[in-house]
Amino acid sequence: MPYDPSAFPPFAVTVDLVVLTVRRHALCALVVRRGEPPYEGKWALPGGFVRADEDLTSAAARELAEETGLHAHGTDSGLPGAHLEQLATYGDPGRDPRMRVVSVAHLALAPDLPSPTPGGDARGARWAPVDELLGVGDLSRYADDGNKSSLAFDHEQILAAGVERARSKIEYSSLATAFCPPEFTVGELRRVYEAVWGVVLDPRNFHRKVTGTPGFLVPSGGTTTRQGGRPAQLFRAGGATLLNPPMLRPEV
Amino acid sequence: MPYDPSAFPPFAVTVDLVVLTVRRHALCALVVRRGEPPYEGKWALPGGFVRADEDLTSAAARELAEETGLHAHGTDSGLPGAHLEQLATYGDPGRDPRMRVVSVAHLALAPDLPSPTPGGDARGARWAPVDELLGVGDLSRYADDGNKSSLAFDHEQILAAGVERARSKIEYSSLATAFCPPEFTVGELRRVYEAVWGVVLDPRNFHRKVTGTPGFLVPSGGTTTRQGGRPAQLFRAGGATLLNPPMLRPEV
DNA sequence: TCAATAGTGTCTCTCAGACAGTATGGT
DNA sequence: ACCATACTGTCTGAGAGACACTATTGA
Repeated sequence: MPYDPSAFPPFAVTVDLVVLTVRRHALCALVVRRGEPPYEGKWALPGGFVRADEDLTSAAARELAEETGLHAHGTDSGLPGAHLEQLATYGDPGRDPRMRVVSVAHLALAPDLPSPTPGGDARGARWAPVDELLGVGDLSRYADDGNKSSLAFDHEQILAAGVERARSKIEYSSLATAFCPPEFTVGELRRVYEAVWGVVLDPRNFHRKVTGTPGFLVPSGGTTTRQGGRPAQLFRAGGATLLNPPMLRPEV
Repeated sequence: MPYDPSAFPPFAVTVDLVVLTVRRHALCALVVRRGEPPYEGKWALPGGFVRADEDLTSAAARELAEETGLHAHGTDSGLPGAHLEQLATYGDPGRDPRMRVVSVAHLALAPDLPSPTPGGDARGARWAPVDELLGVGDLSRYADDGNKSSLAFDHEQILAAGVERARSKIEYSSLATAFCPPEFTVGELRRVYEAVWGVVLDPRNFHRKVTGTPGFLVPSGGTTTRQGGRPAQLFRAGGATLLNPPMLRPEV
């Protein structure tokens, strides 16, 4: 088959975002309420069209900034940053009933934001616990329209992929620090791991592990007592991106 | 921004394939020679347009079958199978000088084929060692056209991503068996790891490790002497997909 | 004083790497 | 005989899990 650029089928290309954060000991994702059909009134992942002159990463970063006010790391600005990476691409015919849409899903990891959803447009937006969105152990959420999902389109599948990526990636990389503010304690970092994995970790072994892994954490000098109890040392993320040896997720 | 399906910019969507195999102790990728501009005469990854009624995985499986005669696992047929998974999506404006093309790259892992490139169309196709294509340690491959790559478009970047995915994935999954024929020996599996990672492994520790990992290998009963020396037991791939504990890549 | 969290030390078991030694085929 | 490869066993050191113990704050 010759490569004939004039005879291609028409596609729309969008980016969808799985934006994760840790709020009140739970892993949460950003969802927006749809204001028009199809799936009007349902919750969906934020996203939008890729513009004609824009690469995929830029489109995802732009959508992230529009929805949350966060800027992707690498985007130079004094604003709060988030980790952003490409996740996977979804392009089944019929995933959007209106036309053929190929969506390049991205994963963003953000620290807990002071205000729930600053910026963003007028649509309703909220942080929802992923366990709720993915219906963990919930068999009574079958809607009337036959869509068993609590999210529009194939967004539940995309969210599940993003959550699984985050869960596995904090094992062998220092990405868990992307959920933390610039300065954080070992205990706060442990609570991130516990929320993302849904487990409880031994504080003493965890402390030995993360402080002993070279390049993971660097002490910033200060201490804090915001958790109560003995004041804890404050750390920043170190330069290491890949952890060796990795953090081990229990009960595998 | 309202979601207006009638106002989308025009995109073409293609699939590109990183097809890897192990031949004569080297990790090799399938490349085809371009018969038309741009990059006429250069080597490129196989690929093609996604059809209007076809999902992305089907398009990749179709291209794989057209180019190699291999069928993706899951595609029911008596034909030789290969592992196929989505890799990443490349959509920079200008990556194709003719128009805006978004390419969903896929990774395929195949056993060494008896005939170099059965099936496929009339264009030249070959298995090339990835070290050669990626120009490891080669600074003299700067072409006249300013493209420092030995491959067309951004295919060197895509190939590098595919190779890195394969290298890391055989650590924690049983995917290395996708490079082997249905029955294989521990020594043949070890040579796969050595070729993909570019290292030498201790045969005794490797044997202990793979035979001790539950679900990785199941003995098929037979033995073979095709490598010379004492006859070796033949194995098939076991049911396990995730290896626990993982194989460890030396010199990390 | 007690409760809560931070941080250190110690023991044990698993497992990876190094490598000796035995088994069994081909030439 | 000799070589090549397959396979088994043993030692050692690194590190994870379990958990006792001490340190330092606020209520």
